[in-house]
Amino acid sequence: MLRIHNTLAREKQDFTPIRPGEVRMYVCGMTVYDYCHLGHARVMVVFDMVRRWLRASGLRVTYVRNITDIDDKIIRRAVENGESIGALTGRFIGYMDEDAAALGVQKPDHEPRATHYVPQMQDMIGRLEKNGLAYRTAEGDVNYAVRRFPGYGRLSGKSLDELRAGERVEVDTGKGDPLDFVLWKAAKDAEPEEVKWDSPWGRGRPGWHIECSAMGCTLLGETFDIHGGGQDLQFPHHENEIAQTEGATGKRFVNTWMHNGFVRVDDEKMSKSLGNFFTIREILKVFDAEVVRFFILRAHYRSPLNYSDTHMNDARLALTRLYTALKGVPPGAVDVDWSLPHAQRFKAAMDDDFGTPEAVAVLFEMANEANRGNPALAVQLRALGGVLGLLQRDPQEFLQSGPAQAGGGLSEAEIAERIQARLDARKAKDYAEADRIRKALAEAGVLLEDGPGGTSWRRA
RNA sequence: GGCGCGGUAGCAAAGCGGUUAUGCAGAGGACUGCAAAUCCUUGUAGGCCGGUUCGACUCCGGCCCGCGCCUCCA
Repeated sequence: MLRIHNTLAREKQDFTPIRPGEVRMYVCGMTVYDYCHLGHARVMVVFDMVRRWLRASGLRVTYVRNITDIDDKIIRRAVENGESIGALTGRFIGYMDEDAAALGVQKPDHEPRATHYVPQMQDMIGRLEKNGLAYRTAEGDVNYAVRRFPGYGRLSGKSLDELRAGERVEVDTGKGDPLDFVLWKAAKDAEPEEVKWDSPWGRGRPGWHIECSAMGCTLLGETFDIHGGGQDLQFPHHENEIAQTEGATGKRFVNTWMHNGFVRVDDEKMSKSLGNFFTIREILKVFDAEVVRFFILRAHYRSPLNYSDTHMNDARLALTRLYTALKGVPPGAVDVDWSLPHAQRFKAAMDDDFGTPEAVAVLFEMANEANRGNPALAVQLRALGGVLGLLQRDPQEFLQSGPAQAGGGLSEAEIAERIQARLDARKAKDYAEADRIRKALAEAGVLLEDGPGGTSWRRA
């Protein structure tokens, strides 16, 4: 039985899909005006893992991850760059797709873009207005009246008074309550025509929160199973999504809310506002993409994840051990044998709120047993790794791959040449020369391993 | 100020009321021409103070420290 930590309940709960055998899941994705950073990588990888595990559990999954392609920051950036919104967002969607693919993240079933769902958002705002939950301001905006929605604050565990809005931020005038948020923004003259839509409330554009409510309902129905995102979206974004959707439909919006922990740098949250973020592309110049995925998955999704070169290197070494155990395993996909004790422990770990750290620990125990002379276990190790989206490459390819600067610029042909020279020296019992060659290669980041089948090499 | 999360061995990171987590690093040994990889052996970790219990890292309370949210942010 799968158990999931539900933010709404603040505890792990048995997970029962609304429709038997089927899971509908929505995750808040990227705002596309810049490159994805490691924090985005974590969301993508974590929920990719969740989706894979649900599938491995025999469930049919419909996975939606939205793309926010209209908001203040996008407009500002496009104006700065002197390009259209569409050109800017299109470009960064392309980069995002590349990053996701590198990290082994499978395409969601739907990747709705906010700009394609404006009519649905308007429809929902209309319903909110009809239900007495929305009001117009003097500026022509439409706001949500938070005080009129009884459950407001349930997800973040705060009462309206506790939130004490205005303490850290100046309150917009025209709001009935400081926590009221905008559903529809009236167009401003300075804004590009591209961001102006006709509506019953005049020309304008949607507020940020409404897109997820509208797209979620359109693609997954008014009530669905899982909604996820980064911890920072819990309040106010997800709180507002609940208020909007339930305020419009009168039905429960989402059963299970999942929030992944932050990536940190030097024990501080990695964020755009702090400017201490690393983009995925930067990291991939130095570390293998699978190492990044492994680094993310070896921590629990709700824990903070501290990024540093040392930790990444640690992860790289650990993954190397796994791939080393896979050497000699014939290629080809193999089904997991769930009757195996290891597989059962893996499953128990995953069923307990996606316990990837423990599941990974099982992988290492399998590597150990495989190394002790149980090649069948190595085959299962790879199969189980595949459930997490890991260990599917040719071991030699992984072991010989490395950062561009590794290898001291030596090509594979040059390496092979030197290995042969060393073999000749060894044959002539000129061990001093053989060791000299090996040392030189080691200094270039290439390690040699003499085995029964000859000499193989890998990157340090 | 309000709300919430966490403090585990050199580093990273889990589960668990009593039995080896796991990985990296370290020490010793096997193997090897020497190495590497691998295997074997090896670490009396659980912020502090109380309480519950036959027994607590694991439950309860207090304290200290760190972090997050309360504002755009994954």
